[in-house]
Amino acid sequence: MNASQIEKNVIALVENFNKEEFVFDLLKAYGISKTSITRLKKGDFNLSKIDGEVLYKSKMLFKEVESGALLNTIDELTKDTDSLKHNPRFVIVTDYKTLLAKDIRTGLALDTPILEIHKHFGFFLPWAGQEKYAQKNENYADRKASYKMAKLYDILVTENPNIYDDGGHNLNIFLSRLLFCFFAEDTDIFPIEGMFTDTLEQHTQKDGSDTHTFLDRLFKVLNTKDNSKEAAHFKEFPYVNGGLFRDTIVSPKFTKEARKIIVECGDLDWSEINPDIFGSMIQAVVNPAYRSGLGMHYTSVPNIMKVIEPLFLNELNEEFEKHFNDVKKLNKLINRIAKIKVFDPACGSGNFLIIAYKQLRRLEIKILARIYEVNHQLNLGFPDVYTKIKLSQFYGLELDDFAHEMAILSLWLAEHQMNKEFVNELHDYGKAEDILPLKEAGNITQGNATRLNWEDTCPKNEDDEIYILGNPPYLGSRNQDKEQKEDMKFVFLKDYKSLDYVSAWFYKGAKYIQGFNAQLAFVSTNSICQGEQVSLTWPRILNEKVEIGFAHQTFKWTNNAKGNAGVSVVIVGLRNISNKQRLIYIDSHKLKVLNINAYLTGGPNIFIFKRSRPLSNIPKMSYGNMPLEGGFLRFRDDEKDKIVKDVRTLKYIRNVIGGEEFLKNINRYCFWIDDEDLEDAIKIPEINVRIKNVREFRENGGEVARTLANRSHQFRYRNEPSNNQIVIPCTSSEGREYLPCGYYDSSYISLNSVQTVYDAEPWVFGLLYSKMHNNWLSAVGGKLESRIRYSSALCYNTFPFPDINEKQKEQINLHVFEILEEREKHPEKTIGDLYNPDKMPKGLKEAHHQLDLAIERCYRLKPFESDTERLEYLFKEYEKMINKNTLLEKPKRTRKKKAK
DNA sequence: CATCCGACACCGT
DNA sequence: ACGGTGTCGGATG
Repeated sequence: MNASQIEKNVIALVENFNKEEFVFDLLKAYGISKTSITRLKKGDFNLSKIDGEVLYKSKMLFKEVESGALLNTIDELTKDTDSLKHNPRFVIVTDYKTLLAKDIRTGLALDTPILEIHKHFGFFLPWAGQEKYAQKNENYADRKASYKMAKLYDILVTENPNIYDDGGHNLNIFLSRLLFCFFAEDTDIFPIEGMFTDTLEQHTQKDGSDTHTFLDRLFKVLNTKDNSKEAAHFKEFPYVNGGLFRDTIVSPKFTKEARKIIVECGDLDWSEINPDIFGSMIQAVVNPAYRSGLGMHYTSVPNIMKVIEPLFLNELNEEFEKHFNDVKKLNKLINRIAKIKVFDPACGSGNFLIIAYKQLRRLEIKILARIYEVNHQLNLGFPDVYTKIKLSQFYGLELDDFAHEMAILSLWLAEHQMNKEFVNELHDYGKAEDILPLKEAGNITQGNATRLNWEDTCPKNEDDEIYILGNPPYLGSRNQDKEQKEDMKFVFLKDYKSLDYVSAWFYKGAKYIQGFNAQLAFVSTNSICQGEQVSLTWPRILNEKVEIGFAHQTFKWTNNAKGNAGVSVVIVGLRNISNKQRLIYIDSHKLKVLNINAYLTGGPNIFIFKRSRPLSNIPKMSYGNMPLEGGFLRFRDDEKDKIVKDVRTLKYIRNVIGGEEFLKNINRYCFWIDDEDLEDAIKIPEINVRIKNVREFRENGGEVARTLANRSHQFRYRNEPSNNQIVIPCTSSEGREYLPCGYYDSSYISLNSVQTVYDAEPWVFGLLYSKMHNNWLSAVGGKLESRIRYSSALCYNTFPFPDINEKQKEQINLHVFEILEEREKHPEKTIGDLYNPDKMPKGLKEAHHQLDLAIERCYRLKPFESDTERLEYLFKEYEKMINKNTLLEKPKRTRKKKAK
């Protein structure tokens, strides 16, 4: 069934609205078969046993509720894990006046009068298998406009070579004004529709020669209160002011082509523009580095909601429902909302601020409508009402000058849109002041958030209620430039060199909210809550007397931009230490916990620090050999065939084993040349050329590489076992139940994509393969996005393992042989395939299970019942061992320090 | 010397 | 375009 047919169906449903049949009619409208619906009605498809509830597998969870309980109910239902087991795509509640729905997959929410549901028919299209229908078209207008603006921008820059002499500020303001005019003429901010474009077209030369003088003059007119003496075609333009047209700038020169494009821009329908998204897109126009992605770093609305809702919106909504019948309290709530400050210290073109603004305005509308309803029932009058929410409650800080201009502009546009909505929704009494002349703007400052004192941007006054939010830049320690490193030094003073750039925002934010009625939540790379970053970053933040109030565990960054940023993110909410509930969001589920630690799990605050030696009595783990040779000393089968045609090469060829080679069963080789053989080896042309290539590569490389240029016939490191070696891939899929490890003989050279234990007894292999260890490394190890990242310092050297006797070791050895035997039964399968969770052979699974039991018996006799229990036990053991260890090591350490 | 990391990188479909 | 899944080299301790 196509979308337009569905729309017709939904319209028909509304026209013949039938309370009893509503939910079934709705499903029918989306093409769910009659028989399914009959069985659903009869009850054998309805998985819910509660009266008034319909739970339809993978489709929806529906509930009819009393007025006033809507929000609470949907909130409860969306975290009802029993129902969510059946994967309902939507949760729907209604009192048959209003309908609330939530898309569990995307997190999008719908709030509509039930008789207007046809206007939102697209929301439920996933039922009809039309997944991204709504999304695909979502930003069509924004994109079209952005592309046109990009064209205009390009031509203006080419024609005005000196345009960047002032750093581009003049041009930024110019573009911002132009955008305002396009928007204003299409949304009745200007008195006559299309008057900007029409006037420009009629009163400028076709060759573009006087377009800039026209615009200069028009901008002056827009900044003048009394234009009665102006020429007739300018007279009609209103006074805009608001700072937007205050300063005199010089418009760039136009060509014939440029004039044509500006007219084409004007002919687009700008009323469709979403200020929240458009700003980010248009920002990409002036930032060529982002051009191809067209706003790839803007935060999508669902993701912004993930920040805003737990930070303040949910609580305000609860207040509203709590005082649903109490006009006095409702008025109080409006006054509270009108005082809230929202501050984004990395606001870009303002999309968090705009969404926050819109959401607060919508809540105000809802409250006012309710107040009216109550007063109406009491036959009380209701005077005209204006919004109390002001743009000046919104604060932003942004480094990029153009983005900061866009943020100011977009907030005005959002205000205009919300004023319209306000008047529409509260049709009899909601009033809005004229948008012109523009009054106060958002408090958006241009500057470096790491350097500036945030209280200068967003002052803290007594009785203020402040929410800090945003999506600050992420940059791993090795990707920061010199200036950013200096920023980090400025913020942290010391031990800043390995921190992610985003941590500066958390740190400054924590200091800002400390002891004040303020909270914060940022979207951040998930890296800062994994691996070494946790113990480097969080102790100093959580020392600021703040706690993690809520958190979203890792989800993949997506928006509708073309080139999505490749990163996985978390959301971390910080607040002053309190007794309030703490929530962890995992996908669409909510989890109430007693504490949220820096790994964003519900355990106690624990920090696992890197160690260079094992905590337990287990052999040393080494890194594989890093080649650092640009790939010139290594080759695969196809190349090998050619190389060995010269039999002299055979002497210098060795097998290599890296992560991918191990997991995907790939043969790979390298030249392995001892110093004393070098003279002979370079007589072979193939080898000689490769060594030269390595030298060139290293000479052009970084500091370390350059020091290695003189031994370009060798890898950077040259470690080998005497007999055998265990290899563990440094990076591997998180989908497997066990992190695969391999046993290789000494003919193999390990690569730095594996960790190795040289000449280890089999029980070490068993220990690495155990569920205990796998649980540990998933909890405390680093990740690549969500991939498992095995490192000796975090996973192996920190692992608490009891001292075991020879008999126990022998026991474990047997289980290890069992596993190796099982693996050998499937020579056609790669290790990666063998450990694919869906395809793991039964025998192998059983062998692993037996090993797990043997390993766990080393810890205690009572078997472990769950992974949670295993982890809890391990953390306790870890603390015990660390305490014992520090007691023993203390004297040594002090001496060492003195020696320095 | 010895790393853990990446607003990633790349492959296969 | 997108899900699936791991390289490689270096600034830093």
